Amino acid sequence: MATRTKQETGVRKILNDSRQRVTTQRALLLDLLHRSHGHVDADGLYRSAKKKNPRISLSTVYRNLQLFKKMGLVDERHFDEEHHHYEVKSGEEHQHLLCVNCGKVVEFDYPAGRKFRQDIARKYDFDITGVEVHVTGLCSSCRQSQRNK
Amino acid sequence: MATRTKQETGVRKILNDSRQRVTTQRALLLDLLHRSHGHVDADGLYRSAKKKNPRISLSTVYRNLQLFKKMGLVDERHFDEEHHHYEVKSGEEHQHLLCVNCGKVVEFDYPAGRKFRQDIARKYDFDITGVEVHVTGLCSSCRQSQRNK
DNA sequence: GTTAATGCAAATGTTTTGCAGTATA
DNA sequence: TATACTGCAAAACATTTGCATTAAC
Repeated sequence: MATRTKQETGVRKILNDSRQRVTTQRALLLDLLHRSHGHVDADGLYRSAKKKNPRISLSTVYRNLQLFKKMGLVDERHFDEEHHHYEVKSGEEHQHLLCVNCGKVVEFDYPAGRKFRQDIARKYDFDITGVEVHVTGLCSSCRQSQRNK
Repeated sequence: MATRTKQETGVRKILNDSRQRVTTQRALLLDLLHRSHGHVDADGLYRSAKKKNPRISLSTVYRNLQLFKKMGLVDERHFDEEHHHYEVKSGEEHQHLLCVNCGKVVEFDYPAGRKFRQDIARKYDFDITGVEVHVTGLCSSCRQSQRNK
């Protein structure tokens, strides 16, 4: 008994519902992604995961990130040129503001986005699938610490 | 005679003016970048360069792209996750529209950009250094060929 | 003649893959 | 028990770097 009948919560449910095997590693990774609301890279996720499961391997992290991406659970972002960042998809469209000094990421919504999409679609005859706005700058605390030098 | 007095044109002048040595490879690369108005990656530039100078090496391409970037001549873009693209800086700020099917890149100007920058700067107390808008979609010809399948 | 740039090969860092062993369903 | 997932090590990929040689100034 208790194979599918038990009440399933959180990540187990998500995985079961899309008929993916619930391995300890996979469940852990998805859970960590949900907790770390924000933006993680593969190595950061790997390091957090190792604290709970020291035997987990980096390839497992990469393979599961690919899977989550394919399942539509996470988005892959390319903030800097070095490596990818992953973020759990939330309902609302939002954009990113990055501090070039400390790397802080601020999410902001972009209310004009709807109209902007329509304008571009009409003008260039494109079927728009996504808009990524990526603003860089210096945040206030970094500005202050630079002033005090 | 004729070291600096000869009339200098194009890339030679640009390099001389910023006191960078005018090597055959460097001049060729900068020239190719100017001709290929658009977006090149390091390997594409390397392949074009080899046609004119078969002995040129890929490290020379990378080193000079870094130099051009530092000189403010080119911008580095991250369209896809695989590799960087380089584009010769033009005066006007513009943004990019990419076809997810054929990879075509369309540049468009973004008249609301000025106001948008101000709004974000005020709201989040950031000193904005750059805005990258990156729209993806399906261009009209790809839409048509998909319809005809 | 000095100094900087080049070509080559080797190193780097991130991501992917082959394969034998292991855990899930 | 059949199949999918894991861990490990090795490969793949773009990019960088050390060093001896060569070219620019």
